[in-house]
Amino acid sequence: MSTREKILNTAEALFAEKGYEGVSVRDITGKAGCNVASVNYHFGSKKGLYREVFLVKMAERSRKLQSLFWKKIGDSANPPPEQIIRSLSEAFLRSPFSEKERMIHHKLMAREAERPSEVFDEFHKKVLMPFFRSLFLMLEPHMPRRIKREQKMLYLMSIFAQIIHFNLARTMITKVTGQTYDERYIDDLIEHIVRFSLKGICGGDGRK
Amino acid sequence: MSTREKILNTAEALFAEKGYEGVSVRDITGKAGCNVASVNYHFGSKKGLYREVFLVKMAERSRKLQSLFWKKIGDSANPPPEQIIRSLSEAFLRSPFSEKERMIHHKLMAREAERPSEVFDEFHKKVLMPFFRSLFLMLEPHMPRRIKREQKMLYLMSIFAQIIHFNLARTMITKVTGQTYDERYIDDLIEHIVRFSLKGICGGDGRK
DNA sequence: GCTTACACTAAACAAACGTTTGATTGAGAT
DNA sequence: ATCTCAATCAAACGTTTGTTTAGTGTAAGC
Repeated sequence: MSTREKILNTAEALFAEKGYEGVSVRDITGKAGCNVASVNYHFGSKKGLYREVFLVKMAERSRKLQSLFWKKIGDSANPPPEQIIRSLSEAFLRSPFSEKERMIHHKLMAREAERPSEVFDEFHKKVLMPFFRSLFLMLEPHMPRRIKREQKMLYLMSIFAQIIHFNLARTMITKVTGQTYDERYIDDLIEHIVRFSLKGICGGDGRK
Repeated sequence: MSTREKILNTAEALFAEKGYEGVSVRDITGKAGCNVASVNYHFGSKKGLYREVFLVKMAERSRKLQSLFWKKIGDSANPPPEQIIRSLSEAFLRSPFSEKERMIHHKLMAREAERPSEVFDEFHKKVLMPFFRSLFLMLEPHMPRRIKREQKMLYLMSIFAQIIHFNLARTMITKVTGQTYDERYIDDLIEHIVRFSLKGICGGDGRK
């Protein structure tokens, strides 16, 4: 692996763990095993490194997540809502990355959702918004009819709220429920999100 | 207001906005209009200041929020689930603080939920856990019967996931839905959370 | 063999950081 | 009037910060 790549990987892990200001250039280069000046040589500045982390690594992973979702959906034109929610939960909670990498991804994303940097605007327009739009179009027919479009959007937000929360507040959930985040428990989480959200949207009991 | 209080208030606003490392002691004292040394004089260190912010201001507000919730619940021994969820949403999304103060509270809380500091453990045990426990006991009778206790806990987590998310990802939700966070929209949010969660838990349609 | 271009490094840079110091203030007690 | 004590201050402390500089090694082109 090149120095550039080593810096990129180390940086995104540290940024996710401690936030932008919580990490120094020396922390990164120290852990990556290279010189302090490498960051400025390859990325111009610390900010440039963060920008590269987000625009390259995050966007790349987002695209992978989204394409995995579409693969799970298959080629059916009108998938049932359960399949949509389940594919979404599975794609974002289980695959296709390592536990660690998934955590990095969601932490960085949550940081930006809460306090967007200059980078996030571009990312939001190009990557997130189109995905939201097509998700909404698929789910809308199954929602209560009489409510307004803006309120229907909230149903989609509620699903994402759970996915994000169950990915992020891991330490807290472990404390409250006493469960460890192993594969089996993640299956339970997915099953729960699907059932809860399906009932929430359609009013059915979430079972066949 | 005493210097001590001015520092405390300024500090919590800045910590919430930019995180612990994102704020310098000079930022705080500058905005509070006092000397740099005041922080170390009154709180021993920057860390001591953060600790005080969390253990005093946050705990105080949490207790206010919780007592507001119980006031909304009233003295009925077995409140209907709709009342529980609505009281919870209203307490945490609308009152009894200013928009700004509520934001501060939830941002700091989310930061700790994601990456707990040494302070959080105590806070969790004394303030959060007892509240969760009594909420769970009230909601449990209305949940599906056949599932395990740990899975039932997730229903409670899903409600909080939404409350936290709709408080935090404000900028993102504004971008996606195009709605501004005024009083009317917050009413819509509360109504949505109640209806979505009620159906999610009980399977009913969320209406009378 | 000389040049060019690139990846990398040790050392130094000014600025900002959290913290400490020593002096000054002003109100209350003796 | 003198002493006391907590509060506040300007100034300086030693580190750590992001960044720059000047130099080294190396492989390819001519």
